[in-house]
Amino acid sequence: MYFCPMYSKEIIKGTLKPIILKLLEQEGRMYGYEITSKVKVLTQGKIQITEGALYPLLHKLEAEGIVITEQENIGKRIRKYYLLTPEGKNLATAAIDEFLDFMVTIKSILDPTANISYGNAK
Amino acid sequence: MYFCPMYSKEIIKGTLKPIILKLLEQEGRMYGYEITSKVKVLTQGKIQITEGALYPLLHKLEAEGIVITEQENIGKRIRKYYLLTPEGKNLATAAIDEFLDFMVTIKSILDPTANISYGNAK
DNA sequence: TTAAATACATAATAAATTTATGTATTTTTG
DNA sequence: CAAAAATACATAAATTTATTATGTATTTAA
Repeated sequence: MYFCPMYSKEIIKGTLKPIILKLLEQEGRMYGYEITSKVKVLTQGKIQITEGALYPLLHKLEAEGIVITEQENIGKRIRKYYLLTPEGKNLATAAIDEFLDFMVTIKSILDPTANISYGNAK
Repeated sequence: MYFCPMYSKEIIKGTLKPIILKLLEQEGRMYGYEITSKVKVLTQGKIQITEGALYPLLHKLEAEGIVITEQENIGKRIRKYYLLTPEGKNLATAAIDEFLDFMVTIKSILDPTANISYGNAK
């Protein structure tokens, strides 16, 4: 039985992993370059994933069985799609939920107006 | 003139700094152990700052002129209070704002329901 | 035809944090 | 009252995560 001791460290650190997991969950499959450009567009350039961070992480996720890959040849170029495994889907859901929860917690510290309650409701 | 290129790396990583700056801004002055226990209470134990992360960061902030210290003797024990300098106050405001903004951005990716708009309002 | 974009990858370095360890005082509890 | 837990600081080693730099090669746009 799991009794909420504390957020895991990786989630407090690093937003890259939850972002990737979310996008893969949503899009079905994506290739590396597509992830960086999608995030760039979604965030209006505010978040630009570097290749040095992305590719090693994708490889790690693959080694851990969280994603599998499908290679496709686009002309003479190789494109490597990443897909969540069934296990990866579970992990993705959990990781995203945990991160959203974490943000509520952080926000309650950084932005107390977000939590104003009226009356005696708690 | 500053034209939004991208979030700084430190803020994407590490929530510790914004948390500390926020608490100091709010409380006026705090000592290390007080910060850890306050965060623990505020987050119902979900965030537990380790001393190995806290003290080196506080020392760094002091070296950078973001905080100054006041020592007090409690019995035979020393208690070291940290206070924001005027420069530190500016930095605190900026860092907290940036972090809150960052969370909106991340949330728009991780939780698309948070951004549903009706009609053509932007 | 040249620059920019697409598409992958890895190595060296830097930064942030965890884990472990250390010292010492004060308070609580059995 | 003795032992455990809490208070209060600190640092060093190891780990994790990400940046920066570099490399290769193809395709598209200027």
